[in-house]
Amino acid sequence: MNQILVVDDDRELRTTLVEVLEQEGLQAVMARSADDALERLQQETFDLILLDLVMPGTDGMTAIPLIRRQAPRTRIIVMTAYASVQNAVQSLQQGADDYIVKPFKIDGLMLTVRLNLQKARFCEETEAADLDKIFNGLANGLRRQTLQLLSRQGQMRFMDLVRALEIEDHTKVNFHLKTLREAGFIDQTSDKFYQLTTNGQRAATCLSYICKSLEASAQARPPIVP
Amino acid sequence: MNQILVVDDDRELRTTLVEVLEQEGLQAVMARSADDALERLQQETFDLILLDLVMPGTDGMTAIPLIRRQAPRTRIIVMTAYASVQNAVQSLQQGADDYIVKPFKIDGLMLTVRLNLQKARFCEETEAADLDKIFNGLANGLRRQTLQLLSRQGQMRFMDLVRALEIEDHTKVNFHLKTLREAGFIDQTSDKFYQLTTNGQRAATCLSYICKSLEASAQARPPIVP
DNA sequence: CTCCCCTGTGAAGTTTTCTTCACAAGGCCA
DNA sequence: TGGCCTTGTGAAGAAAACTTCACAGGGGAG
Repeated sequence: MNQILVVDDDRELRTTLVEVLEQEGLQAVMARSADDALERLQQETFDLILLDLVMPGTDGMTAIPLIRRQAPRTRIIVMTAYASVQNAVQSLQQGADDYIVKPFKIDGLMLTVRLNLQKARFCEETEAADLDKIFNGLANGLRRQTLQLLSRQGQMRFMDLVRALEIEDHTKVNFHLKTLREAGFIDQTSDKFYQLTTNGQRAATCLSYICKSLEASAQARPPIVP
Repeated sequence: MNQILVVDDDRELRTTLVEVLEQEGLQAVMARSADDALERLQQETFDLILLDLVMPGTDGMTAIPLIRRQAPRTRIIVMTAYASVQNAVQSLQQGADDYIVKPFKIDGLMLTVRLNLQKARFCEETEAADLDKIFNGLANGLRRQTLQLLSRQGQMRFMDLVRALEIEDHTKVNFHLKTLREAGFIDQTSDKFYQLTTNGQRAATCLSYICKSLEASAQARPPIVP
Protein backbone atom coordinates (compact mmCIF):
# COMPACT_ATOMS: atom_id res chain seq x y z
CA MET A 1 0.00 0.00 0.00
CA ASN A 2 1.34 3.40 -0.97
CA GLN A 3 1.45 6.10 1.65
CA ILE A 4 0.91 9.61 0.32
CA LEU A 5 1.19 12.88 2.21
CA VAL A 6 -0.75 15.89 0.95
CA VAL A 7 0.67 19.20 2.15
CA ASP A 8 -1.50 22.24 1.45
CA ASP A 9 -2.76 25.11 3.56
CA ASP A 10 -6.08 25.14 1.70
CA ARG A 11 -8.27 22.89 3.80
CA GLU A 12 -10.80 22.20 1.07
CA LEU A 13 -8.19 21.32 -1.54
CA ARG A 14 -6.23 18.95 0.66
CA THR A 15 -9.40 17.21 1.77
CA THR A 16 -10.52 16.79 -1.82
CA LEU A 17 -7.13 15.50 -2.83
CA VAL A 18 -7.10 12.90 -0.10
CA GLU A 19 -10.58 11.76 -1.06
CA VAL A 20 -9.66 11.45 -4.70
CA LEU A 21 -6.51 9.52 -3.91
CA GLU A 22 -8.37 7.16 -1.61
CA GLN A 23 -11.03 6.57 -4.24
CA GLU A 24 -8.20 5.46 -6.47
CA GLY A 25 -7.17 2.94 -3.88
CA LEU A 26 -4.26 4.87 -2.46
CA GLN A 27 -3.70 5.70 1.17
CA ALA A 28 -3.35 9.39 1.87
CA VAL A 29 -3.01 11.64 4.88
CA MET A 30 -2.70 15.39 5.09
CA ALA A 31 -0.61 18.12 6.62
CA ARG A 32 -1.60 21.77 6.79
CA SER A 33 1.89 23.23 6.63
CA ALA A 34 5.44 22.36 5.76
CA ASP A 35 6.38 22.27 9.43
CA ASP A 36 3.49 19.96 10.10
CA ALA A 37 4.71 17.73 7.28
CA LEU A 38 8.28 17.69 8.55
CA GLU A 39 7.06 16.70 11.97
CA ARG A 40 5.07 13.82 10.49
CA LEU A 41 8.12 12.67 8.61
CA GLN A 42 9.88 12.16 11.92
CA GLN A 43 7.45 9.42 12.76
CA GLU A 44 6.52 7.72 9.53
CA THR A 45 7.73 7.43 5.96
CA PHE A 46 5.82 8.19 2.79
CA ASP A 47 6.21 7.05 -0.75
CA LEU A 48 5.13 10.35 -2.18
CA ILE A 49 4.48 13.90 -1.06
CA LEU A 50 2.21 16.37 -2.83
CA LEU A 51 3.62 19.71 -1.76
CA ASP A 52 2.09 23.14 -2.17
CA LEU A 53 4.70 25.82 -2.73
CA VAL A 54 2.91 28.81 -1.30
CA MET A 55 2.06 28.32 2.35
CA PRO A 56 2.25 30.36 5.52
CA GLY A 57 5.18 29.50 7.74
CA THR A 58 7.97 27.54 6.04
CA ASP A 59 7.23 27.75 2.34
CA GLY A 60 7.33 24.77 0.04
CA MET A 61 10.52 25.70 -1.75
CA THR A 62 12.40 25.92 1.49
CA ALA A 63 10.85 22.69 2.67
CA ILE A 64 12.04 20.64 -0.33
CA PRO A 65 15.64 20.13 0.78
CA LEU A 66 14.51 19.60 4.36
CA ILE A 67 12.11 16.89 3.29
CA ARG A 68 14.71 15.44 0.98
CA ARG A 69 17.13 15.17 3.82
CA GLN A 70 14.61 13.53 6.09
CA ALA A 71 13.28 11.16 3.46
CA PRO A 72 15.79 10.70 0.65
CA ARG A 73 13.68 8.29 -1.30
CA THR A 74 10.27 9.87 -1.04
CA ARG A 75 8.99 11.33 -4.30
CA ILE A 76 8.23 15.01 -4.03
CA ILE A 77 5.67 16.50 -6.39
CA VAL A 78 5.36 20.25 -6.22
CA MET A 79 1.94 21.85 -6.82
CA THR A 80 1.51 25.54 -7.33
CA ALA A 81 -0.97 28.04 -8.66
CA TYR A 82 1.79 30.58 -9.22
CA ALA A 83 3.72 28.62 -11.78
CA SER A 84 6.67 29.98 -13.67
CA VAL A 85 9.53 28.43 -15.53
CA GLN A 86 12.01 29.83 -13.04
CA ASN A 87 10.00 28.45 -10.22
CA ALA A 88 9.79 25.01 -11.74
CA VAL A 89 13.50 24.89 -12.46
CA GLN A 90 14.32 25.96 -8.94
CA SER A 91 12.01 23.34 -7.45
CA LEU A 92 13.70 20.55 -9.36
CA GLN A 93 17.14 21.89 -8.57
CA GLN A 94 16.19 21.89 -4.91
CA GLY A 95 15.37 18.22 -5.17
CA ALA A 96 11.75 17.90 -6.19
CA ASP A 97 10.87 15.11 -8.60
CA ASP A 98 7.98 16.62 -10.48
CA TYR A 99 5.97 19.78 -10.80
CA ILE A 100 2.31 20.31 -11.59
CA VAL A 101 0.38 23.49 -12.12
CA LYS A 102 -2.83 24.33 -10.28
CA PRO A 103 -5.62 24.11 -11.16
CA PHE A 104 -5.13 20.59 -12.50
CA LYS A 105 -7.48 17.94 -13.77
CA ILE A 106 -7.84 14.86 -11.62
CA ASP A 107 -6.73 12.67 -14.50
CA GLY A 108 -3.56 14.66 -14.96
CA LEU A 109 -2.77 14.54 -11.29
CA MET A 110 -3.38 10.82 -11.03
CA LEU A 111 -1.18 10.20 -14.03
CA THR A 112 1.63 12.13 -12.41
CA VAL A 113 1.12 10.42 -9.07
CA ARG A 114 1.07 6.94 -10.60
CA LEU A 115 4.13 7.62 -12.69
CA ASN A 116 6.06 8.78 -9.67
CA LEU A 117 4.91 5.90 -7.50
CA GLN A 118 6.01 3.58 -10.22
CA LYS A 119 9.45 5.10 -10.26
CA ALA A 120 9.65 4.97 -6.48
CA ARG A 121 8.65 1.34 -6.51
CA PHE A 122 11.20 0.44 -9.09
CA CYS A 123 13.81 2.24 -7.09
CA GLU A 124 13.00 0.29 -3.98
CA GLU A 125 13.07 -3.04 -5.77
CA THR A 126 16.38 -2.59 -7.49
CA GLU A 127 18.01 -0.94 -4.56
CA ALA A 128 18.68 -3.75 -2.16
CA ALA A 129 19.67 -6.21 -4.84
CA ASP A 130 21.85 -4.05 -7.03
CA LEU A 131 23.32 -1.54 -4.69
CA ASP A 132 25.94 -3.86 -3.27
CA LYS A 133 27.02 -4.85 -6.73
CA ILE A 134 27.13 -1.30 -7.92
CA PHE A 135 29.16 -0.11 -4.98
CA ASN A 136 31.53 -2.99 -5.25
CA GLY A 137 31.97 -2.13 -8.90
CA LEU A 138 32.52 1.51 -8.14
CA ALA A 139 34.60 0.98 -5.00
CA ASN A 140 37.84 0.84 -6.96
CA GLY A 141 39.40 3.81 -8.69
CA LEU A 142 40.66 1.81 -11.63
CA ARG A 143 37.24 0.32 -12.23
CA ARG A 144 35.64 3.74 -12.05
CA GLN A 145 38.04 5.08 -14.63
CA THR A 146 37.36 2.07 -16.81
CA LEU A 147 33.61 2.58 -16.66
CA GLN A 148 33.96 6.25 -17.49
CA LEU A 149 36.30 5.54 -20.37
CA LEU A 150 33.94 2.98 -21.82
CA SER A 151 30.98 5.26 -21.24
CA ARG A 152 32.67 7.96 -23.27
CA GLN A 153 34.29 5.88 -25.96
CA GLY A 154 31.53 3.37 -26.46
CA GLN A 155 33.87 0.47 -26.99
CA MET A 156 37.59 -0.08 -26.65
CA ARG A 157 40.14 -2.78 -27.22
CA PHE A 158 42.07 -4.24 -24.33
CA MET A 159 45.46 -2.66 -24.90
CA ASP A 160 43.97 0.72 -25.73
CA LEU A 161 42.24 0.58 -22.40
CA VAL A 162 45.46 -0.36 -20.65
CA ARG A 163 47.31 2.53 -22.25
CA ALA A 164 44.52 5.00 -21.59
CA LEU A 165 44.60 4.02 -17.93
CA GLU A 166 48.38 4.36 -17.90
CA ILE A 167 48.94 1.07 -16.13
CA GLU A 168 52.14 -0.81 -16.88
CA ASP A 169 50.99 -4.23 -15.77
CA HIS A 170 48.29 -5.31 -18.18
CA THR A 171 47.25 -8.23 -16.02
CA LYS A 172 46.18 -5.82 -13.35
CA VAL A 173 43.74 -4.23 -15.74
CA ASN A 174 42.71 -7.69 -16.73
CA PHE A 175 41.82 -8.51 -13.18
CA HIS A 176 39.52 -5.53 -12.85
CA LEU A 177 37.97 -6.12 -16.22
CA LYS A 178 37.15 -9.62 -15.07
CA THR A 179 35.61 -8.21 -11.91
CA LEU A 180 33.51 -5.81 -13.95
CA ARG A 181 32.49 -8.58 -16.30
CA GLU A 182 31.45 -10.84 -13.43
CA ALA A 183 29.45 -7.99 -11.94
CA GLY A 184 27.64 -7.70 -15.26
CA PHE A 185 28.86 -4.21 -16.01
CA ILE A 186 30.79 -4.92 -19.17
CA ASP A 187 30.89 -7.52 -21.90
CA GLN A 188 32.84 -8.16 -25.06
CA THR A 189 31.83 -8.07 -28.67
CA SER A 190 32.77 -11.00 -30.87
CA ASP A 191 35.88 -9.13 -31.99
CA LYS A 192 37.07 -8.60 -28.41
CA PHE A 193 35.99 -5.01 -27.98
CA TYR A 194 34.97 -4.21 -24.43
CA GLN A 195 31.74 -2.28 -23.94
CA LEU A 196 29.28 -1.39 -21.18
CA THR A 197 26.20 -3.47 -20.59
CA THR A 198 22.92 -1.84 -19.59
CA ASN A 199 23.88 -2.28 -15.95
CA GLY A 200 27.28 -0.87 -16.66
CA GLN A 201 25.76 2.22 -18.18
CA ARG A 202 23.61 2.47 -15.13
CA ALA A 203 26.62 2.29 -12.87
CA ALA A 204 28.44 4.87 -14.97
CA THR A 205 25.43 7.13 -14.67
CA CYS A 206 25.60 6.66 -10.93
CA LEU A 207 29.08 8.11 -10.97
CA SER A 208 27.98 11.30 -12.62
CA TYR A 209 25.00 11.59 -10.31
CA ILE A 210 27.24 11.31 -7.31
CA CYS A 211 29.23 14.17 -8.65
CA LYS A 212 26.02 16.12 -8.96
CA SER A 213 25.07 15.50 -5.40
CA LEU A 214 28.40 16.95 -4.35
CA GLU A 215 27.59 20.17 -6.15
CA ALA A 216 25.04 21.34 -3.67
CA SER A 217 27.86 22.43 -1.39
CA ALA A 218 29.24 24.61 -4.16
CA GLN A 219 26.53 27.19 -3.55
CA ALA A 220 28.32 28.71 -0.61
CA ARG A 221 31.57 29.29 -2.43
CA PRO A 222 32.88 32.59 -3.76
CA PRO A 223 32.33 33.20 -7.47
CA ILE A 224 35.04 32.33 -9.96
CA VAL A 225 37.26 35.11 -11.20
CA PRO A 226 38.28 34.11 -14.71
CA MET B 1 40.40 28.03 -19.10
CA ASN B 2 36.77 27.10 -19.48
CA GLN B 3 35.65 25.51 -22.70
CA ILE B 4 32.07 26.31 -23.69
CA LEU B 5 30.06 24.89 -26.57
CA VAL B 6 27.22 26.93 -28.03
CA VAL B 7 24.67 24.84 -29.91
CA ASP B 8 22.09 26.81 -31.88
CA ASP B 9 20.83 26.65 -35.44
CA ASP B 10 20.52 30.45 -35.58
CA ARG B 11 23.87 31.54 -37.00
CA GLU B 12 23.60 35.10 -35.80
CA LEU B 13 22.68 34.17 -32.26
CA ARG B 14 25.41 31.62 -31.81
CA THR B 15 28.00 33.99 -33.22
CA THR B 16 26.87 36.72 -30.87
CA LEU B 17 26.92 34.36 -27.93
CA VAL B 18 30.45 33.23 -28.65
CA GLU B 19 31.58 36.84 -28.97
CA VAL B 20 29.99 37.80 -25.71
CA LEU B 21 31.48 34.83 -23.91
CA GLU B 22 34.93 35.57 -25.30
CA GLN B 23 34.66 39.19 -24.26
CA GLU B 24 34.07 37.90 -20.79
CA GLY B 25 37.30 35.97 -20.98
CA LEU B 26 35.78 32.57 -21.66
CA GLN B 27 36.67 30.25 -24.48
CA ALA B 28 33.73 29.30 -26.68
CA VAL B 29 33.13 27.37 -29.84
CA MET B 30 29.92 26.68 -31.72
CA ALA B 31 27.94 23.87 -33.25
CA ARG B 32 25.02 24.37 -35.62
CA SER B 33 23.07 21.29 -34.64
CA ALA B 34 22.79 18.66 -31.94
CA ASP B 35 24.43 16.08 -34.19
CA ASP B 36 27.25 18.48 -34.86
CA ALA B 37 27.63 18.96 -31.12
CA LEU B 38 27.64 15.24 -30.40
CA GLU B 39 30.35 14.74 -32.99
CA ARG B 40 32.47 17.43 -31.40
CA LEU B 41 32.04 15.77 -28.04
CA GLN B 42 33.74 12.69 -29.43
CA GLN B 43 36.96 14.64 -29.82
CA GLU B 44 37.05 17.15 -27.00
CA THR B 45 35.42 17.84 -23.70
CA PHE B 46 33.60 20.96 -22.59
CA ASP B 47 32.86 22.42 -19.22
CA LEU B 48 29.51 23.77 -20.30
CA ILE B 49 27.09 23.50 -23.18
CA LEU B 50 24.51 26.12 -24.12
CA LEU B 51 21.89 24.11 -25.91
CA ASP B 52 18.99 25.35 -28.01
CA LEU B 53 15.94 23.11 -27.71
CA VAL B 54 14.33 23.72 -31.08
CA MET B 55 16.61 22.74 -33.92
CA PRO B 56 16.31 20.88 -37.19
CA GLY B 57 17.59 17.30 -37.05
CA THR B 58 17.98 15.87 -33.57
CA ASP B 59 16.19 18.29 -31.27
CA GLY B 60 17.68 19.56 -28.06
CA MET B 61 15.47 17.56 -25.71
CA THR B 62 16.48 14.31 -27.37
CA ALA B 63 20.09 15.38 -27.34
CA ILE B 64 20.25 15.97 -23.58
CA PRO B 65 20.59 12.33 -22.50
CA LEU B 66 22.93 11.63 -25.41
CA ILE B 67 25.19 14.48 -24.37
CA ARG B 68 24.91 13.43 -20.75
CA ARG B 69 26.11 9.99 -21.61
CA GLN B 70 29.01 11.22 -23.65
CA ALA B 71 30.05 13.88 -21.14
CA PRO B 72 28.67 13.08 -17.72
CA ARG B 73 30.24 16.07 -16.02
CA THR B 74 29.57 18.77 -18.56
CA ARG B 75 26.99 21.33 -17.45
CA ILE B 76 24.06 21.56 -19.83
CA ILE B 77 22.12 24.82 -19.97
CA VAL B 78 19.01 24.70 -22.10
CA MET B 79 17.95 27.82 -23.98
CA THR B 80 14.59 28.16 -25.63
CA ALA B 81 12.24 30.75 -27.01
CA TYR B 82 9.30 28.39 -26.59
CA ALA B 83 9.43 28.13 -22.85
CA SER B 84 6.84 26.36 -20.76
CA VAL B 85 6.81 24.90 -17.31
CA GLN B 86 6.33 21.42 -18.69
CA ASN B 87 9.20 21.90 -21.04
CA ALA B 88 11.52 23.12 -18.31
CA VAL B 89 10.61 20.23 -16.02
CA GLN B 90 11.19 17.73 -18.79
CA SER B 91 14.57 19.22 -19.65
CA LEU B 92 15.79 18.94 -16.10
CA GLN B 93 14.38 15.44 -15.76
CA GLN B 94 16.28 14.47 -18.90
CA GLY B 95 19.48 15.62 -17.28
CA ALA B 96 19.92 19.31 -18.05
CA ASP B 97 21.37 21.45 -15.28
CA ASP B 98 19.69 24.76 -15.96
CA TYR B 99 17.17 26.41 -18.21
CA ILE B 100 16.99 29.94 -19.53
CA VAL B 101 14.32 31.61 -21.60
CA LYS B 102 15.03 33.46 -24.83
CA PRO B 103 15.32 36.34 -25.34
CA PHE B 104 17.63 36.86 -22.40
CA LYS B 105 19.73 39.74 -21.23
CA ILE B 106 23.48 39.29 -21.46
CA ASP B 107 23.83 39.87 -17.74
CA GLY B 108 21.33 37.16 -16.91
CA LEU B 109 23.01 34.72 -19.23
CA MET B 110 26.46 35.42 -17.85
CA LEU B 111 25.22 34.99 -14.33
CA THR B 112 23.80 31.61 -15.20
CA VAL B 113 26.94 30.58 -17.06
CA ARG B 114 29.23 31.64 -14.23
CA LEU B 115 27.13 29.93 -11.62
CA ASN B 116 27.21 26.70 -13.56
CA LEU B 117 30.91 26.89 -14.26
CA GLN B 118 31.45 27.41 -10.59
CA LYS B 119 29.50 24.28 -9.76
CA ALA B 120 31.36 22.32 -12.42
CA ARG B 121 34.67 23.47 -11.06
CA PHE B 122 33.78 22.53 -7.53
CA CYS B 123 32.70 19.15 -8.74
CA GLU B 124 35.99 18.55 -10.47
CA GLU B 125 38.03 19.58 -7.46
CA THR B 126 36.28 17.42 -4.94
CA GLU B 127 35.92 14.46 -7.19
CA ALA B 128 39.31 12.82 -7.25
CA ALA B 129 40.07 13.45 -3.60
CA ASP B 130 36.75 12.56 -2.05
CA LEU B 131 35.36 9.93 -4.32
CA ASP B 132 37.52 7.15 -2.97
CA LYS B 133 36.54 8.03 0.55
CA ILE B 134 32.89 8.25 -0.31
CA PHE B 135 32.86 4.93 -2.10
CA ASN B 136 34.75 3.25 0.67
CA GLY B 137 32.20 4.64 3.08
CA LEU B 138 29.31 3.49 0.96
CA ALA B 139 30.81 0.17 -0.07
CA ASN B 140 29.42 -1.59 2.97
CA GLY B 141 25.76 -2.32 3.52
CA LEU B 142 25.89 -1.75 7.23
CA ARG B 143 27.54 1.61 6.79
CA ARG B 144 24.99 2.62 4.19
CA GLN B 145 22.18 1.75 6.57
CA THR B 146 23.90 3.68 9.32
CA LEU B 147 24.25 6.79 7.18
CA GLN B 148 20.63 6.60 6.16
CA LEU B 149 19.46 6.11 9.70
CA LEU B 150 21.45 9.09 10.90
CA SER B 151 20.31 11.13 7.95
CA ARG B 152 16.70 10.47 8.91
CA GLN B 153 16.96 10.63 12.66
CA GLY B 154 19.43 13.48 12.93
CA GLN B 155 21.26 11.98 15.87
CA MET B 156 21.19 8.65 17.66
CA ARG B 157 22.75 6.97 20.64
CA PHE B 158 24.98 3.97 20.14
CA MET B 159 22.69 1.21 21.36
CA ASP B 160 19.65 2.64 19.58
CA LEU B 161 21.69 2.46 16.42
CA VAL B 162 22.69 -1.12 17.15
CA ARG B 163 19.09 -2.14 17.75
CA ALA B 164 17.80 -0.27 14.72
CA LEU B 165 20.33 -2.13 12.59
CA GLU B 166 19.34 -5.42 14.20
CA ILE B 167 22.90 -6.51 14.83
CA GLU B 168 23.59 -8.72 17.83
CA ASP B 169 27.26 -8.00 18.18
CA HIS B 170 27.59 -4.38 19.16
CA THR B 171 31.32 -4.34 18.55
CA LYS B 172 30.69 -4.97 14.90
CA VAL B 173 28.65 -1.80 14.70
CA ASN B 174 31.39 -0.12 16.62
CA PHE B 175 33.91 -1.09 14.03
CA HIS B 176 31.89 0.46 11.23
CA LEU B 177 31.16 3.55 13.23
CA LYS B 178 34.86 3.97 13.72
CA THR B 179 35.41 3.57 10.00
CA LEU B 180 32.77 6.20 9.31
CA ARG B 181 34.28 8.49 11.89
CA GLU B 182 37.74 8.13 10.42
CA ALA B 183 36.34 8.84 6.98
CA GLY B 184 34.90 12.05 8.39
CA PHE B 185 31.29 11.10 7.79
CA ILE B 186 30.09 11.11 11.37
CA ASP B 187 31.07 12.63 14.68
CA GLN B 188 29.79 12.62 18.23
CA THR B 189 28.23 15.30 20.33
CA SER B 190 29.56 15.86 23.83
CA ASP B 191 26.82 13.61 25.20
CA LYS B 192 27.82 10.72 22.91
CA PHE B 193 25.13 11.10 20.30
CA TYR B 194 26.27 10.13 16.83
CA GLN B 195 25.44 12.50 13.99
CA LEU B 196 26.40 13.13 10.38
CA THR B 197 29.05 15.65 9.52
CA THR B 198 28.72 17.83 6.43
CA ASN B 199 30.62 15.23 4.45
CA GLY B 200 28.40 12.53 5.89
CA GLN B 201 25.32 14.35 4.77
CA ARG B 202 26.90 14.66 1.39
CA ALA B 203 27.55 10.94 1.25
CA ALA B 204 24.02 10.20 2.38
CA THR B 205 22.74 12.44 -0.37
CA CYS B 206 24.85 10.45 -2.79
CA LEU B 207 22.94 7.36 -1.84
CA SER B 208 19.61 8.85 -2.73
CA TYR B 209 20.99 10.24 -5.95
CA ILE B 210 22.19 6.84 -6.95
CA CYS B 211 18.72 5.56 -6.45
CA LYS B 212 17.50 8.34 -8.71
CA SER B 213 19.87 7.41 -11.43
CA LEU B 214 18.47 3.91 -11.34
CA GLU B 215 14.99 5.23 -11.96
CA ALA B 216 15.60 6.13 -15.56
CA SER B 217 15.13 2.48 -16.44
CA ALA B 218 11.73 2.48 -14.73
CA GLN B 219 10.20 4.31 -17.65
CA ALA B 220 9.78 1.19 -19.73
CA ARG B 221 7.88 -0.77 -17.10
CA PRO B 222 4.16 -1.53 -17.03
CA PRO B 223 2.04 0.74 -14.83
CA ILE B 224 1.16 -0.27 -11.32
CA VAL B 225 -2.21 -1.79 -10.67
CA PRO B 226 -3.10 -0.82 -7.11
C1' DC C 1 27.35 -1.82 47.16
C1' DT C 2 26.15 -4.93 43.46
C1' DC C 3 24.35 -5.87 39.17
C1' DC C 4 23.54 -4.72 34.68
C1' DC C 5 23.43 -1.92 30.67
C1' DC C 6 25.90 1.42 27.76
C1' DT C 7 29.94 2.48 25.32
C1' DG C 8 34.01 1.40 24.00
C1' DT C 9 39.26 -0.66 22.89
C1' DG C 10 42.55 -3.81 21.08
C1' DA C 11 44.13 -8.05 19.44
C1' DA C 12 43.59 -12.21 16.90
C1' DG C 13 41.65 -14.50 13.24
C1' DT C 14 39.04 -14.87 8.87
C1' DT C 15 37.65 -13.49 4.51
C1' DT C 16 37.86 -10.68 0.59
C1' DT C 17 40.20 -7.94 -2.51
C1' DC C 18 44.19 -6.61 -4.95
C1' DT C 19 48.81 -7.17 -6.99
C1' DT C 20 52.40 -9.61 -9.00
C1' DC C 21 54.47 -13.17 -11.50
C1' DA C 22 55.02 -17.03 -14.62
C1' DC C 23 53.32 -18.64 -18.61
C1' DA C 24 50.80 -19.26 -23.19
C1' DA C 25 47.89 -19.25 -27.45
C1' DG C 26 47.00 -16.64 -31.60
C1' DG C 27 47.99 -13.23 -35.08
C1' DC C 28 50.98 -10.47 -37.86
C1' DC C 29 55.12 -8.94 -40.12
C1' DA C 30 59.79 -9.35 -41.80
C1' DT D 1 60.67 -19.23 -39.20
C1' DG D 2 61.46 -16.09 -35.48
C1' DG D 3 60.12 -12.23 -33.00
C1' DC D 4 56.83 -9.26 -31.14
C1' DC D 5 52.32 -7.52 -29.91
C1' DT D 6 47.66 -8.68 -28.18
C1' DT D 7 44.83 -10.92 -25.02
C1' DG D 8 44.45 -13.60 -21.87
C1' DT D 9 44.68 -17.57 -17.34
C1' DG D 10 45.83 -19.16 -12.86
C1' DA D 11 48.38 -19.37 -8.71
C1' DA D 12 50.75 -17.31 -4.94
C1' DG D 13 51.49 -13.63 -1.97
C1' DA D 14 50.33 -9.10 0.08
C1' DA D 15 47.17 -5.97 1.76
C1' DA D 16 42.85 -4.47 3.20
C1' DA D 17 38.48 -5.21 5.12
C1' DC D 18 35.65 -7.44 8.20
C1' DT D 19 34.28 -10.35 12.27
C1' DT D 20 34.76 -12.17 16.67
C1' DC D 21 36.31 -12.37 21.24
C1' DA D 22 38.04 -10.93 25.67
C1' DC D 23 37.92 -7.33 28.58
C1' DA D 24 36.86 -2.78 31.02
C1' DG D 25 35.30 1.80 32.83
C1' DG D 26 31.22 4.51 34.00
C1' DG D 27 26.56 5.21 35.40
C1' DG D 28 22.06 4.16 37.06
C1' DA D 29 18.64 1.16 39.66
C1' DG D 30 17.55 -1.50 43.34
